[in-house]
Amino acid sequence: MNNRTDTLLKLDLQVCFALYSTNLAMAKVYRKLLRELDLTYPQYLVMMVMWEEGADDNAPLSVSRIGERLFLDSATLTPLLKRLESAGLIARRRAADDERRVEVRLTGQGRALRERAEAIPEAAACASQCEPEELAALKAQLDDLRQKLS
Amino acid sequence: MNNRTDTLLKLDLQVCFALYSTNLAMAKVYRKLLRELDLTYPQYLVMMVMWEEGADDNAPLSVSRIGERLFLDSATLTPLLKRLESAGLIARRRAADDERRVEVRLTGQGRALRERAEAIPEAAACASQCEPEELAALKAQLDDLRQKLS
DNA sequence: CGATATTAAATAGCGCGCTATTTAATGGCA
DNA sequence: TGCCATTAAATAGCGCGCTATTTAATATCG
Repeated sequence: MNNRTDTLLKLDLQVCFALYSTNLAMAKVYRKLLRELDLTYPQYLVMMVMWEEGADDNAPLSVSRIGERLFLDSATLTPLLKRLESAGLIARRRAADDERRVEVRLTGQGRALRERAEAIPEAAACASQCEPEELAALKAQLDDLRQKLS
Repeated sequence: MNNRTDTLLKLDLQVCFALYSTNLAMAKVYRKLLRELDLTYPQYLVMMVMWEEGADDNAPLSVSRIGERLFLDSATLTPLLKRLESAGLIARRRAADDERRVEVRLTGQGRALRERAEAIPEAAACASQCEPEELAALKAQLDDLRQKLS
């Protein structure tokens, strides 16, 4: 094994661990911020998709559509969506035209939560103490890596 | 809210999600690679620390020392270490000089696993399809962000 | 010495995220 | 039409990772 390969291997390990532990650190920050909205980070992501796609009565989202956006499947989403439903933020109902699908809609309460949630990104950006350029570069590299990994 | 701030906020969200989803993608790759060692990724990290610190009979590690290295606490590590113990890879024992501490040591089997584990980083690097320079840059940015977050 | 504070690890309980499987509905094709 | 494959979501069960709490041992200080 030459030096270049050796360096690569060690480095790779460090990158994986850096990804793992930075993600945990980020989750910790968001947990604190999202506490006052009574949301977990994955629940917040689902709500972001709902808000972004305007999932009202006229344009409900299926479970798999949400899963496409977040790279998650029904085994993860079904229980999470049930929790959001019992919190009164969304409504779940089998589609009339295809009863295999479950349509997910925002409730009035779910739509209303958006305003309070708009304070979150600013607080998170503040916690990161990073310049926009740095965040942009990091995002680009992460997206590239994710794409290559899958 | 001006354009710069607006961009920052959106970007920040994207970075958090990129971190979250890339971490999941990475975990997926490692799950497949570690399957043949019967280890999960967090278990693999613990074993890496054990190997790296040469945690044999003369230099056992405490639970909190492992936690320092991995940014994890006893609530996460205790059950994980119990699983590694029942897999025969490590031994756990209360320290004689301070019975609050638990000393963790590699077993012969645990030491032996290292050889097979050495194939993992190369396979992971291959799966990432990234150049060393790219991985190095990514690691540096992740480490910087983690440090700023905590 | 004895009461109290501190420390290390363990425990209880919750919410992901996963694999593998199941249930139920729809589509396709002879 | 009837059979079979496919699809969407749900379920079961496991291993983190967390907060909050508990247990037990050690340290500190009057």
